[in-house]
Amino acid sequence: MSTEGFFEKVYQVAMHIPYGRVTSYGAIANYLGATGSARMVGWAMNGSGSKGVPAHRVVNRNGLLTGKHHFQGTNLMQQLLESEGIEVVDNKIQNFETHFWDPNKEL
DNA sequence: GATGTGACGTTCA
DNA sequence: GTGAACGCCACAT
Repeated sequence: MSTEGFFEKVYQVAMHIPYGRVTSYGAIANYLGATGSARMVGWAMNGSGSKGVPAHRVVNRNGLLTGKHHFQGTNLMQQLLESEGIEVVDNKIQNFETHFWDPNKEL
């Protein structure tokens, strides 16, 4: 527990996101006990690429692909979400609540 | 040891 | 209803 960094927890949760589902930074932060510090969850994603974490399934509370800039700087993030059956328009997830996955609830 | 930063979230004006 | 500012905690320098 304590030996593992906060990032490792974020990676684990993010990797547990089921296919075709998405979650928010705040939801993960809340699951880790860092409620209100959703900023670090996104920051933790800085190393997500090294962990193989599907960061594209993690979006902000509005279902907006805020972090898409950190991928390849293109619509790759949106492309991946659409590939999973998630409707994305203008970097915004449609029916976000329908695709929302809460680690506290389902994990 | 202290300061700055950050892919958010919430609240106030 | 829209816009802006503040607060949060952990990691990096």
